[in-house]
Amino acid sequence: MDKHFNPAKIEAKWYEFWEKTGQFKADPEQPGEPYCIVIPPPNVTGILHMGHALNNTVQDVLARWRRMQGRNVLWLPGTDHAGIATQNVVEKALGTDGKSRQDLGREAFIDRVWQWRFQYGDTIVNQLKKLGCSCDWSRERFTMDEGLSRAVAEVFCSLYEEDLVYRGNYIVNWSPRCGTALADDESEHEPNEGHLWHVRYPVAGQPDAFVEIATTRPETLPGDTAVAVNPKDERYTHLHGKYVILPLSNREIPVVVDDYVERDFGTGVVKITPAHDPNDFFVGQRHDLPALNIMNDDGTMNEHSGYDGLDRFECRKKIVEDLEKGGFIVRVEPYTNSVGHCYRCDTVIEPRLSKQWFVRMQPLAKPAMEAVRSGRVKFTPKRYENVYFTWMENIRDWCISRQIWWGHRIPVYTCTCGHEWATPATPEECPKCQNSSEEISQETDVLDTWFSSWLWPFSTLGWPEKDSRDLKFYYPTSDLVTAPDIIFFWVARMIMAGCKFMNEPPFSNVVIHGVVRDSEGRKMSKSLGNSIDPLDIISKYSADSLRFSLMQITAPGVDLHVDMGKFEIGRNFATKIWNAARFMMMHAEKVPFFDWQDVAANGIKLEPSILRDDDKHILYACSKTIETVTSSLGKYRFQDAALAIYDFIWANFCDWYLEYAKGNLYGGDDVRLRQTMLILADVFGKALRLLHPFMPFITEELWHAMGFGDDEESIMRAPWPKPYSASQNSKWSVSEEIYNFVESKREMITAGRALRADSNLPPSQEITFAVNAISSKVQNKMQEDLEYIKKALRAGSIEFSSEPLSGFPFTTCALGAIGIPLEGLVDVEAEKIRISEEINKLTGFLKTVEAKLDNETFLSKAPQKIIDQQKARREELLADIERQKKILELSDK
RNA sequence: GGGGGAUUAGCUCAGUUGGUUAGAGCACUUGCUUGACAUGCAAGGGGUCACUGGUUCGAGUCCAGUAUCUCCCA
Repeated sequence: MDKHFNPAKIEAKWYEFWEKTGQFKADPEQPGEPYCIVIPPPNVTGILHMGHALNNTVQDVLARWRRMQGRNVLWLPGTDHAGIATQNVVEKALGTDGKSRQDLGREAFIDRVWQWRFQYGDTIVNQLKKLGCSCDWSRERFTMDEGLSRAVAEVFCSLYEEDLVYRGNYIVNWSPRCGTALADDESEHEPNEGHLWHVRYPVAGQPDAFVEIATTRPETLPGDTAVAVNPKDERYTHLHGKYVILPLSNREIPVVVDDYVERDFGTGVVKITPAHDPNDFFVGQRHDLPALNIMNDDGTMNEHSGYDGLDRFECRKKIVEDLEKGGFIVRVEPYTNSVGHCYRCDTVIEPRLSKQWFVRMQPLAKPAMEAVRSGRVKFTPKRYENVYFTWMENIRDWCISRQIWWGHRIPVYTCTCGHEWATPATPEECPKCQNSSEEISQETDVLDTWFSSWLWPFSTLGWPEKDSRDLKFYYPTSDLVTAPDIIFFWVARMIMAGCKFMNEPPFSNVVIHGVVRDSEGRKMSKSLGNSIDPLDIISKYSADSLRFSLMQITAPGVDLHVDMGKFEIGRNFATKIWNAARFMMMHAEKVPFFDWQDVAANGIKLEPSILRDDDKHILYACSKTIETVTSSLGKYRFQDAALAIYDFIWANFCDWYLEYAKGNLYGGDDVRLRQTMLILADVFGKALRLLHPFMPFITEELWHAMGFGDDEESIMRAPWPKPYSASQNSKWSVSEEIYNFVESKREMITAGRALRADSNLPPSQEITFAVNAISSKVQNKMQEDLEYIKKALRAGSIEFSSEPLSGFPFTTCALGAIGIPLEGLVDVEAEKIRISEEINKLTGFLKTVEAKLDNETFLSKAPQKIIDQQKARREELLADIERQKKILELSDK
């Protein structure tokens, strides 16, 4: 075996092995309680970024853990068709040939997108495999698949029948670049440094009278159909019922009175442009104002504007110029407001009046809220439930139509006879007048991609096929793992769809993890150039390192700050494990017929009479670690689980137990050698299994290399470790007491090492240590382990003394004092100062303890347990101080 | 403007129901070719837990306010 773990050699090998032997494949006919995760489908255009790496590592940890626990696990993968994004990619490619999608026509263009999908659409899927994801690829789904498309059509038609979808003239977020409407949450608000123009509108019939309005968007002025004031604003009471003259167009428009107007904003008079501002749209509805559309759908002005063909931002300049010429501009001030941007192409959103399809959300939201309120769906961390409720309570209808070609075309048909209906299948004739299909035309818009994603947890399992085995067995799914930014887009809507169409919410737990950021806390993005490519990390450090490092630094719902250095944690850990394994294998060779597989399968039988405290300590610590890792995973506390296993393997197993075990491994006593190997193998085998969900590749490699399992078996199907049983512990006299004793012994060894370092004695020099144990029992116990203690201290000998130590450097710890008795080694004066300082410190602590114990209310109100603790502490401190004082006296002699 | 979160060692973060002297990793200092590992071993320095009040016998932990940062919504 190499000195360093070489991941490149084994990752592909094991992934292929897992796939070939069907380890990921779920089967509802097999035993085990179902455990199902559906992947948040990445865009088919996507490439793996750190967010995906985190998201999918979390899912894989859960899937692998549950599989080892014996659950019947399905992790269902797939991608979504990302309507706008994918269409943009293909259009861009066409553009390099100087063509547009219109040149190709709808059908040919969609063919082109499918071609693209088959050629490039598996990129992210292959990258997920590199990460080690244990998805059941035989069930991979795509939102444009036949089955999922059927689900979309069924759902649309059923909502249509129930009057839960409707078509309406409505103000929507329009992306002029993408040429489509967007849902509210696809419009991202960003601060925009603009201006506030104060413009005078003459009052009709009153020469020289003006009102002054303030606007950030003068280009919409030709579309004004009113100005508005707040009813309570006394400055403008005289204008109620009057008309003003719109500059440039010279149209008369009314002054309306509406609560929406903020008196403190600008001048307290606002222009109302119902066709180009969402708020104005509602004002317009309330006051029955006409909506005058002055723009084309590509963001240029139209013939109603008086600036026909001019781009909206050019027009802004031109209108300001014209207003200035006409003397209408009063003043201009800089102003920063929040402006919506297209989440796909980042162009400024243009609110636009158009015919769109909507889903009525309120009836769907009610049961979905109830599902969370009743605890049938739980969020981790819980505070995200508030985010969910706030959004649900203020829910607005969902604009689901998109004016693009790539997506599920809305299954609504119109006959020349005027009849309109929705049906999942292409109609042969009009159900009303029996006209033939030539007379029937289908709606040209397609559906929002999220309209297919919200069905994901059941459409992927076979719905609307009612007797799908998968659906019956795996629905509702168990855990949904996602980032906080799509709680609205996706999670909330899935809950609504599940409640509506399955009568049951789609999952029990929503696990929200943080957003991956760079070391300065910025979101990773291509434009900032601060992205770290997970694939680079995998090739540089290994998939295991990437996974472990991410898990080790991720707290529930808290953002992660990532830099390259973080991945060394995982790499170094892998090397450490690798070497520990190498070491054990080397020694196992000395044991005749040593059977790793038997250890893993049947556990170990130990001879209690030769078990030592350090053996019992590692057995106890192993049980504790199993408990911690298991319970942490159950609470989605991945960091706690990762840290527990890291600390156990590195700090406990390698740093102390392996060092202790060397005595037995090199000692020449075959019985002891064999027993020590049994303990090493069992504990390490359990540790490998605990670690497997986090580091699947290296654990699989070692599982086989060491011989824990048959060639064709995988560690991922090995049972999840259990703590040693009560009867084993009692047989081996493993207890917390012995664990604590060994901890104290280690404390004393550390103190001894520190003394050596402080005294500048080279590690190679085998010096004598003196020990004054606090009791003869402790002394006896230490004598049992003397060889090991000597080795750990690199001591030539250890002298036990019944008298308190003095006259040379020493340290007091829980089991007694340890020192280095070398004449002339110590500067007596310096030592006296050190001891005095120690006494001062102890006295300080004693004071705080005594203050508590002297406090009547403390004694009457604090729990007895705490009081006893404090009393014990006082006794310890008093004894300690007494001892130190005695030493000080002795050194004075 | 409304809401959420954060503020603990130089850096990134733990600290679960309030209860000994607040932890880890990285970085730093010192020593070490220790019979698995220098991607390592051993030892060490470093914190008025953002600030101000309050509740409590007791506050990093609970409450209120202030400041700064951050996210979401409008």
